[in-house]
Amino acid sequence: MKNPNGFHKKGTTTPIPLPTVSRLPIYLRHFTEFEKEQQLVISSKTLSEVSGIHPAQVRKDLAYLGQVGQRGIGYEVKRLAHKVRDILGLHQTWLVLLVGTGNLGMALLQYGGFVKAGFKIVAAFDVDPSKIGWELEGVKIWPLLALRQIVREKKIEIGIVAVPASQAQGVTNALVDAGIRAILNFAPCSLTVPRSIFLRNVDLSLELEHLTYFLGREVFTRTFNP
Amino acid sequence: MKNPNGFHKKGTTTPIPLPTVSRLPIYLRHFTEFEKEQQLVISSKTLSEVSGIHPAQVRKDLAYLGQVGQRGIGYEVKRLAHKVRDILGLHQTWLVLLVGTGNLGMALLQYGGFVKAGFKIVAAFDVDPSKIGWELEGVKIWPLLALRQIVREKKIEIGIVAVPASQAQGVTNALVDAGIRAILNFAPCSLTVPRSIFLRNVDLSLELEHLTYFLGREVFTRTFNP
DNA sequence: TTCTGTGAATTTATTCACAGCA
DNA sequence: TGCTGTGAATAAATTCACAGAA
Repeated sequence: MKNPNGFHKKGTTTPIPLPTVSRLPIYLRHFTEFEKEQQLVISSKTLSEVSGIHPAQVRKDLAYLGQVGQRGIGYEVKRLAHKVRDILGLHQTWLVLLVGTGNLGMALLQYGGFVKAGFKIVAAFDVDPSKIGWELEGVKIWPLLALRQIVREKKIEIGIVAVPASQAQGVTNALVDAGIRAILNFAPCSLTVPRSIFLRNVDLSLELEHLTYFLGREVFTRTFNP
Repeated sequence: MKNPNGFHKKGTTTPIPLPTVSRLPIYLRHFTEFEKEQQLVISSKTLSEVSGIHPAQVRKDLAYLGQVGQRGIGYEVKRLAHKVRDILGLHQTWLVLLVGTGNLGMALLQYGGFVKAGFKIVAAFDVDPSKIGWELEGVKIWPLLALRQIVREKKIEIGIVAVPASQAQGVTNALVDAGIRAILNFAPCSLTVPRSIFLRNVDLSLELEHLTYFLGREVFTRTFNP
């Protein structure tokens, strides 16, 4: 099989297509809900109904995880959730640092969803000298100069960039230097990183701009979760 | 030509493929940067280099906007930016309301990117009685009961949901009832809306979960901006 | 020449449709 | 029977490759 995304290095497991990888966290959320409701087994049809993803798509996606369902029965929620966490690497707690403690940074610090998903923000950084040394949500604020040291000491692998666009590239370079492996960027700009760094952009106004395309014309609609 | 996304109603303009629509705001951001730098004309190659999108893809995307480039020359930045804003419906100011004034809501209220892109949050809503009547960033906080009235009075078309997952569906129903046409959902859950409502989900921990898939294996990487 | 616009080729993703197992 | 897993069919998106305009 040819590598469906451009990312697979030979000898290193699952060539799961990128769109499937994007859908796995969505499935996982529903599994968590089903687990809460004591629903032990679900079918691709049910999962399709709650997620809006075509049932054949659901089956194909889940089949990439191996033989995870039972013909005639369905998928055992618990087993499947475990498998998806396995694939997504969510059985460990990932240590995360945050650069920028403005409003967005604060919101991220207090955002419950990260903890629930197994992410832990263990350090925050800011340029504002008046903020340094303080603690927010039990997380200490450091100057940017401390980046390299803290990353090494705490073995942090993921960085969140929540600074103004004008500072984002500089901060990113510092993160890369400090040895961060993945970056989640909230600044509304494109960043340049070495090929070895995994970068994902979340742009809030971009999402709104996408919406207005459809508002601007008469269209039929459905949910997007790209 | 067959409709490439499922959204196009006959007799109502551009059947631009969905992936292209998602890339238009990215191009637009770069145009804005080029405008700032007094760069009058750009080529698909340049745009490709800054955006990471394949040059042929850039040309194909831009060609959906009509005849926007000049063979042998390139694209006139100003003209093209105008055209993209046209297509995305960004020449008007869109009125937006916010439900939930917790940390995320606050961050969104103060987020400069929206204003820059032509969005204006003109009302905020919360269930917490102690917050009602106060102003944040010049935006008054209303009780949820006032939703319908405010939406009609101010002719608001877009709603942002920034409440806990447990309340999100209820709030969404209220927004739909009140006559909102598009919803940007930040709650980590899937929402059900009528087909006539345009819904877009932004899930912060989902983004991180996507990242860890790649961190968990040895892969070559590049930027994602899905 | 340079660089767009675009058919054709290719790759990738989705959906169909059914064999096979409980 | 009900439902998964999966080849085959279809649809869509991307990339190639080149004609044609400046």
